[in-house]
Amino acid sequence: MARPKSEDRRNAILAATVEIVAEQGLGAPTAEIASRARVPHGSVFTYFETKAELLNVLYLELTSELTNTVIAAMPAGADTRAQLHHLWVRWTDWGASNPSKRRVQAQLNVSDQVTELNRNAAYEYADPVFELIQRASASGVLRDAPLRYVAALVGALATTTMDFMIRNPAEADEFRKSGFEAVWRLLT
Amino acid sequence: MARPKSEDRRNAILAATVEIVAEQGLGAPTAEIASRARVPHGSVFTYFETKAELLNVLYLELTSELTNTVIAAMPAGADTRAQLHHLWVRWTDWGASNPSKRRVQAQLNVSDQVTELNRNAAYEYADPVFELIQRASASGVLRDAPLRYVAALVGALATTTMDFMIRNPAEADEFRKSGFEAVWRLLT
Amino acid sequence: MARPKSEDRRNAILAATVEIVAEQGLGAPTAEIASRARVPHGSVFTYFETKAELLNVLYLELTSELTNTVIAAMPAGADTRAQLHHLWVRWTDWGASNPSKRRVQAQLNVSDQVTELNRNAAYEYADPVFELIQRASASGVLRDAPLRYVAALVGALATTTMDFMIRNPAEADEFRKSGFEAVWRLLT
Amino acid sequence: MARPKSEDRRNAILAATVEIVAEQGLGAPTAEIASRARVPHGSVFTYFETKAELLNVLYLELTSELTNTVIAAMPAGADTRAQLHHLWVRWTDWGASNPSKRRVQAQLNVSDQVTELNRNAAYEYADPVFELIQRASASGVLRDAPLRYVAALVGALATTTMDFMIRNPAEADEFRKSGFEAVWRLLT
DNA sequence: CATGAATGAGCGTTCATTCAT
DNA sequence: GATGAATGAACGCTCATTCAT
Repeated sequence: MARPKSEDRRNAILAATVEIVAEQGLGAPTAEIASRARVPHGSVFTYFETKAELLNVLYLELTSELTNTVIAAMPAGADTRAQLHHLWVRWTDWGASNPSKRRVQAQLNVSDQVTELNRNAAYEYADPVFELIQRASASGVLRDAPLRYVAALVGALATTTMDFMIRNPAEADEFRKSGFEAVWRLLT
Repeated sequence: MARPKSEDRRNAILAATVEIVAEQGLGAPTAEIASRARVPHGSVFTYFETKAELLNVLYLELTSELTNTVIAAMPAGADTRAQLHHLWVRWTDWGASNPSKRRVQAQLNVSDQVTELNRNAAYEYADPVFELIQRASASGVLRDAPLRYVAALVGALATTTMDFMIRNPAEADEFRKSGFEAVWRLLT
Repeated sequence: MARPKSEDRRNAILAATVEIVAEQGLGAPTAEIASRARVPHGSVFTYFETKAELLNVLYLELTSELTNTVIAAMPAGADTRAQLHHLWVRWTDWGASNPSKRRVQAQLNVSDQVTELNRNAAYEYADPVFELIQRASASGVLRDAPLRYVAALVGALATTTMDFMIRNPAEADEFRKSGFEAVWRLLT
Repeated sequence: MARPKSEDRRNAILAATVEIVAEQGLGAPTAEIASRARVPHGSVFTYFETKAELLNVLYLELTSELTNTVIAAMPAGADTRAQLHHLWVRWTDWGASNPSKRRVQAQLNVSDQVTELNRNAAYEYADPVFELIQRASASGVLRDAPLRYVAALVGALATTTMDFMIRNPAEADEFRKSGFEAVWRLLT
């Protein structure tokens, strides 16, 4: 192979996209993304066929990063509450400490540029999270509701909490804590 | 009269904006909005100074319509649970029966075109809703959390529920019902 | 109507297209066409939806202009030879005195940007020319060949002749004359 | 050896160019040509300095192939009519059985990418053809017209005939035959 | 020489906004 | 005020050519 595609360049483009889209929304010009990534404009399109594809890859990257973060170091033997707490802390902290990624994720979640296919892929990848939520809600008020719905509710609480943590860093701990009480109560 | 312009045209533009933005996102061209409203392109700008203003007005219109809907016919003497149930049913039904408006609202909520000023105005207008939520949560797990946060959590559950109702019309009733159990549990 | 579209502007764009395409080929940038027409780039697209449409309109304009020219002042009562001579002189002179148009026509004739629909429309418009050619060839070698073919042969001789007239202005008369002898012989 | 590069690759590129240009016109991307030729994009430029050169080489290749075809197996002792008939059949058959090559040739003939130098070279290479045409027309209507012009007229009839043969394969024989009658008549 | 990523000027087209009618 | 043409900066994407590997 001549010059192999550089993983670094690819990542630089993705990272720049996060920054620029967080600042300017999904309408942000690819040229600006390129310049933030210190890469010629054309290179964006050697790594991603279209802007839409770039956004889709970013969506996948962001969701899988979040899923990985949330599951990493999960205390295997612990009880469900401890595990859910782990999940919650990791989840909200990821958002709180990555406000740009969080903003971008919020935009992508309502964008029709992200394909249904990729949304499903993200769901599947998040399977372990679903499994934990199922365990936690197995005997609660929502025991009969579809798991996807229950998980979506938990997700909604998580993103809401993150957003408050981001906007009020001084009280981040309290929000994280209150949030967990709320989720736990909701599920059980 | 302060506004010699036609109220009808203005409304036609707003209604068309809902449709077009629901279909194409916030990047939808004003020309297309005009044509959907059966109004000349230029008129959009005699009723709204800029596209951003149009979007802001729409944001306000949508949020106030929702607040009005949710409060209308509120059973004055009923107990808190009954009132919250009323709120919940109206809220989720509004979304379920106005999927375009719901979609647009979701877009506007993450758009930086909507000014902080207008977001606050919407909050203030929703005050009666806040008051009810406060009452409902007064002795629950979230009793010490900031009201805005609690309300945001409730809002997050509501929009999540709507979206499931929209996507699964056959099970809309179940989602509405499960959702209410969840909110009630979360608050109390 | 607000400001009506200006026929002048439209014609300026078409005329500029002839010049620029004659100089640079069909790949000529629309921006350059606009600037030659002393019109903003965007205006090209208020008069023609796409570059392809501009080219198609030009094709039609050129072919119909040629047909009109060729038929104008046709001596109605004259014999077939005189009429064909009239046709031939007009035809080749049109090309010889409009070398840019001739060049552009040559490009458009082999371009797949021109739709089959428009090619057929041009044929139909040229019907009177066909009729004359038919009369001329009615008892010649090609009496049994399809008229379209015969006409195409005549057209091929005409364009070839024009091109020699353009490239050798000093001998233009001779080429026109020899050409006519050739066509007459070919048809009769 | 003067050319250590692979003759095969070179030919593959030329053949691919014929196909792709026939399909997409002269604006066809070199990258696509390369991929059709199953050759890396860069190789196109090790075999041909620029796209323009590739096109010029192709022009020469096509014209010389045609000249060779037309002259091959020419019945040396036969009379002029028989020889011209041989020429005509070979010529039109070449086009009819190589529609892509014919299409590309048509494009190249009107393209300003092909240099005047190469056009002249093609003419010179076609000298034997000219010689035959001269003989055939020596005592006809065009006896005093410049040979180049006469030959161009014959060429125009040939390409027109080919195009009809290509578009109407069922009547190809008739067109070839009528065409010959026409040329013969025109020349003599 | 082979390969294919890198490059950036350039393209056709869009669009919010202005303004002549 | 109503209308829709005018405007030109901006956009996503392409592509011939170069050159690191």
